[in-house]
Amino acid sequence: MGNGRLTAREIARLAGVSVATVSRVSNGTGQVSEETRRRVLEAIEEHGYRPHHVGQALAARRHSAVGLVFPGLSGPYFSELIQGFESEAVNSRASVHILCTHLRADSDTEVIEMAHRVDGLAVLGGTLSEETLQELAGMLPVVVLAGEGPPGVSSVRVDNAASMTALTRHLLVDHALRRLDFVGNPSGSPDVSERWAGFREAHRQLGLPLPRAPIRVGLQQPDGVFAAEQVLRRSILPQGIVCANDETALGVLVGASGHGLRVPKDLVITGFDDVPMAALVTPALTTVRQPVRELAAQTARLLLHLATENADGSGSALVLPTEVVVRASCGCPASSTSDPTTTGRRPRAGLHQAG
Amino acid sequence: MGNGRLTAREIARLAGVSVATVSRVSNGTGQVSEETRRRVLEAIEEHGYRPHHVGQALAARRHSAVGLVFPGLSGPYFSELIQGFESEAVNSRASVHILCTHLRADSDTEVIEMAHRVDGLAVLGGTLSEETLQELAGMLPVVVLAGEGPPGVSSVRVDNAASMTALTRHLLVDHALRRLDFVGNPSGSPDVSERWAGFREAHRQLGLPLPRAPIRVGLQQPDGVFAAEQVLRRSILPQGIVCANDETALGVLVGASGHGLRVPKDLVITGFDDVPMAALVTPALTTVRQPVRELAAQTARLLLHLATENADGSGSALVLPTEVVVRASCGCPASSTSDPTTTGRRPRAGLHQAG
DNA sequence: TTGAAAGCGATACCAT
DNA sequence: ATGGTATCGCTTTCAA
Repeated sequence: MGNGRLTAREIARLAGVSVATVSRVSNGTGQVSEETRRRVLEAIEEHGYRPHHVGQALAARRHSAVGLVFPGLSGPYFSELIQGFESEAVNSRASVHILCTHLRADSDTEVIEMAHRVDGLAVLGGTLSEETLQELAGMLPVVVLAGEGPPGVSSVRVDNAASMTALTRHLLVDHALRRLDFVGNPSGSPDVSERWAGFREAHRQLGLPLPRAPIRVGLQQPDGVFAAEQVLRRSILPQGIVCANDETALGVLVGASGHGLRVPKDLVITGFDDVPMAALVTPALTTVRQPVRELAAQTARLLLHLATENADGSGSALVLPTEVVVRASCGCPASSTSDPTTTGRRPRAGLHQAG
Repeated sequence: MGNGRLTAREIARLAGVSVATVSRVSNGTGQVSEETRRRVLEAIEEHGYRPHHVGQALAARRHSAVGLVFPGLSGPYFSELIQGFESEAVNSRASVHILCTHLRADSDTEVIEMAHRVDGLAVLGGTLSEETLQELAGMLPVVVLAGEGPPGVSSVRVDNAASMTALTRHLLVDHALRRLDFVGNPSGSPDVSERWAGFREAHRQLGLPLPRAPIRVGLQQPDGVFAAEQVLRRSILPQGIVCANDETALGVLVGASGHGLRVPKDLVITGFDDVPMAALVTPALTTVRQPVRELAAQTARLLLHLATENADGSGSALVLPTEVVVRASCGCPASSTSDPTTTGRRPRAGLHQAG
């Protein structure tokens, strides 16, 4: 194990200069004569010197790292989130620490611990208590991702409610459906809570009786299968199932098909997210497109800005637009442009619903 | 922004002791009188002092952090991997840095950069070149996850080939199927490569003609849909499609069903991984169970061991067992124990195939 | 243009 | 039992 990491001092000795000059050369700061710079660079190249990050961090009193805190669920949504965040951070030469709270109550300690190792913290909405968020915000820049933080804490989220209201109205008005059930746990995350609110709002706007209580399940595909079984056991079957996200919708679709139901003839199903599979299943899923990757990237960008500029971005709230994507699972005729990749990524059809 | 992080020196002043004593108290090392300890602890509590991690790292010449490098794909597999790794690392009070290479060729620089910020590096098989791995291994402990590293580099992986051979034999012998196609890109990752090898090995063992070239697609569900379309356009249809993982298998299932094929009557489909959805689709997916979370946890454990003990674990290779899980998509009768959760997690039926 | 030296925050050795 | 101090690796004044 070649642990012979060499230090600036050694490079300095080898190049016959002082450590200060080595620092200047390796950072491109200050004035160094061409001749000296060449000598130092030579030594650096030859021995593969790279400044030790901890030394730099200590001197600069900054970590060049940001943290991402999330509950730790599976699925395309979280993978996209992590990747969007990571790629933006790497662009700014900051490294990314991750922490999965697993929704344990005692995760606060770990988060505080992490706060001591990074310059800024992105926290997924619904992961931490308001108090913990407040405490963190007192220590370092914090941005809430997909949710609203307490006052004074910045957030980046999407416009969940408006699109969900539009989607629900589409079902209630254009398809004249009644008896819609909502699948998802509103107390599980701000996203779901807002979607549930948008769902009810549509009923309210149209003067229709408010929907039944939501079917409170998780956000993964198996949860959707489970939800379908619950719904289909009920005495009064719904005409449509509005799901909190695409994954559960895909699960509901599997469950409903497994029970011999025809979608959308016997049952209408809608999702939220527009994951790649949404366009590829049969029938293709009517859903709401939200820019997950962009959401995460904007969060990283804002966080890095707050961390480096030491700017006071307190309470800035960025809301990204969402867009209803009408496909076949709501009862609309299948789109003519059946190229799955095109349809999947940039739907032509759709109530354009930019927020 | 209460950036008034206080230092050991300030606590020392407040408690009327030296920094050395503060260090002793906060670490529980050395001898401190009960009275002094109480005074120091009081000051620490009152001001919420926590030793600055960078200072500690510099003094201890260690980061208490490990890195995880992976290509950055979506899906349950990667989420499980990250979570398994993270939870084990957190248990050992090490934080986790992640790096998604996005399979870019120039990611080497970023990996080397990361190597300077952590005590050890876990690299997903197929993510980095042998040369880069060698270079890294010369700098710090490295463990290859789901793949074999170059000589001298430890690895943790599963027994891909044996189970894939067993599964393929099940199709060829027990179901007397011929004309099997393989979906997956063997040059994409060591996992797929080994599964492809196991697939061919079964043919060889039985003296059957070797299978057609694999349908080289990615590992995500949409790739499976795409693969299905490719296969179904061919003049000679296969009797069965053996997929490199469950996600593509689920995609193939969607694609095949969309084209009106009945699985398993018209076409047999198998997967690999035993993700939760595998047991829940109709027909339930015959697959191979691999302990992804455990794989990641063992990797973290080994890595932390190498990093802390400074042990020479060069070339230790841990291979976790896999297990064929027979369900309905291969043509076997649907399992009697139809409780999806039970069937999904701990299948009763199955050619037990521990490596 | 360059070097000497003072930190940055914590640890650990060596005195006392 | 406690305190002074060198040290970790780097950056950044301040002088020369």
